[in-house]
Amino acid sequence: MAFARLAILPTYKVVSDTIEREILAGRLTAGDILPTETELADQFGVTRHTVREGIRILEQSGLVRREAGRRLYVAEPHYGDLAPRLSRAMVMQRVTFRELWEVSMDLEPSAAAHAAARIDANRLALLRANLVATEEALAAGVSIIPLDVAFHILVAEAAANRALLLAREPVTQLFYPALERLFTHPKTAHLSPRRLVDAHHRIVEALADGDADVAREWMRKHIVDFRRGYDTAGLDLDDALDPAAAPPARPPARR
Amino acid sequence: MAFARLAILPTYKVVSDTIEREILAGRLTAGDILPTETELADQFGVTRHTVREGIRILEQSGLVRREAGRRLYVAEPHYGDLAPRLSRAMVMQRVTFRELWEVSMDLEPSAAAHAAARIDANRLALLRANLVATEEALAAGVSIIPLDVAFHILVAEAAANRALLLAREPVTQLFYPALERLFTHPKTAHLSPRRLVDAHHRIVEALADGDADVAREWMRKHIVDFRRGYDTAGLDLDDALDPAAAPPARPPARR
DNA sequence: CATTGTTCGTTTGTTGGACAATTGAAATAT
DNA sequence: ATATTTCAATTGTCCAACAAACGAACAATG
Repeated sequence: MAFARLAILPTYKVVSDTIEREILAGRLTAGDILPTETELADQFGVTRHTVREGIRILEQSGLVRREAGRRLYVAEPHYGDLAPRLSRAMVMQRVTFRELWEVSMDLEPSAAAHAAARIDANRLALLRANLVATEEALAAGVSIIPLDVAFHILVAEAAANRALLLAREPVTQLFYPALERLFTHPKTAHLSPRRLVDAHHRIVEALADGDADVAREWMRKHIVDFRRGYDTAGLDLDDALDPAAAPPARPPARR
Repeated sequence: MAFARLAILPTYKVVSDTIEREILAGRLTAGDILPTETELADQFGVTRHTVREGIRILEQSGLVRREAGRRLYVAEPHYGDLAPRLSRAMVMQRVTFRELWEVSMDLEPSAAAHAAARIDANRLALLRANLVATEEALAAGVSIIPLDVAFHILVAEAAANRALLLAREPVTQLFYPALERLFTHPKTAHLSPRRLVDAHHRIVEALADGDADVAREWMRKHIVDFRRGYDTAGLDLDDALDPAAAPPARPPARR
């Protein structure tokens, strides 16, 4: 007979797995304060340093959180915690604009359609405010890309689908910054962002009307335009993205 | 006037950020061996413990890897490393079957369509083998869900879009296991998985023919069927998923 | 009375040094 | 040349200590 390979894990990994299991099983729930590092070390029968290494792992998956120097508590992992890592993974794998565009073509129109059915007055107001701000940025001649990113996030959030939000987030983080290059590119200097803003207006109107089909269709045209701009600029769809596009991990809250 | 919050980071975080920056900037590339912990500690002017905590963070994002007890090297983060964490995040946020289904309705048909244009002979052979295995499982009366999951992954890989692959992976990891409940549910016992297998056959044929429209359409029907089954079983689309569905992080390679 | 300073116990962040276990490679024996 | 035995290098873990930051409670200040 033969024995299977023994799964020998370093102690710090066992520590993180053990705590993780308690959280996933629901015996520890969001907001619960964990024991202090010293207590954990005593309970597990290991050194505090080993516990600390385990904690570092848990923090990375967003299962626990600590606000600088304070006690550790259980948290619900938020997609925003994980999306930057995904974006970096894509950059390192030299994902192309075409790949991002294809996914956006699937998810963004769909998000708009769902949003039409589910949007509330509050978020609609935020979208209208975004339109105003975009018009102002346009008039002032500053970049509208950040506002464009915000627009698409608002629409996606209005779709009330967290799986969708999570799926599109890392794509968005790379997709829209890639457009910055577009609007500052010499060959597209003549291209007015007017068309982009008009599409946004149409989409918001459709959302306000609750018209899913129109919302979907305008979003589709809007995403198609991005690709068209890319072509017009003479950029190669199949070039890898600029590594500088990788978003920085946001600093932890510190209050 | 008001001052901005000071960005004071713990040393271990500075360590991980610094190494990360070198990797992202391309000054360290995949396969490079990092200095030993002691050397890093000397170079940074901190203790080895502090370096180790920083390393734990980098390992989690997949940027560096270490095979148990050996030197640290730079790695390309693979989506497989990150997807489980995303799945867990969704479970903890009590994502519903409806949300997963909506995203699948967007991504799976699209993946099939792209695959029709890009699939190679090798992967087509794998898909055919999957069909055979599924028929056998069906005849033997064992669960076909694992094979179903494998089928959809093969199709998605054939689409040659890593952003798509990354976006759908965490959804898939939860979606298909949820179907296990379906086929073992008393109310759907009469439902034959025959329909599922037929759809798979149609899709593979369409891929072999390079017919994107047919591939997309059959995949669409296939995903619609899942929802229909869910309704038939009398399960509530808007119930949170079973927490037990959260996939375990796979143990690290250890050779 | 609101703000500022003081003190104190608790907890995290970081350091130092130590050692067993494992690994990779060099040196030795067969 | 191949197998075996050292041996130095490196990781994983431990123990002990202290500085820094925080929370709270309370005194002092204007």
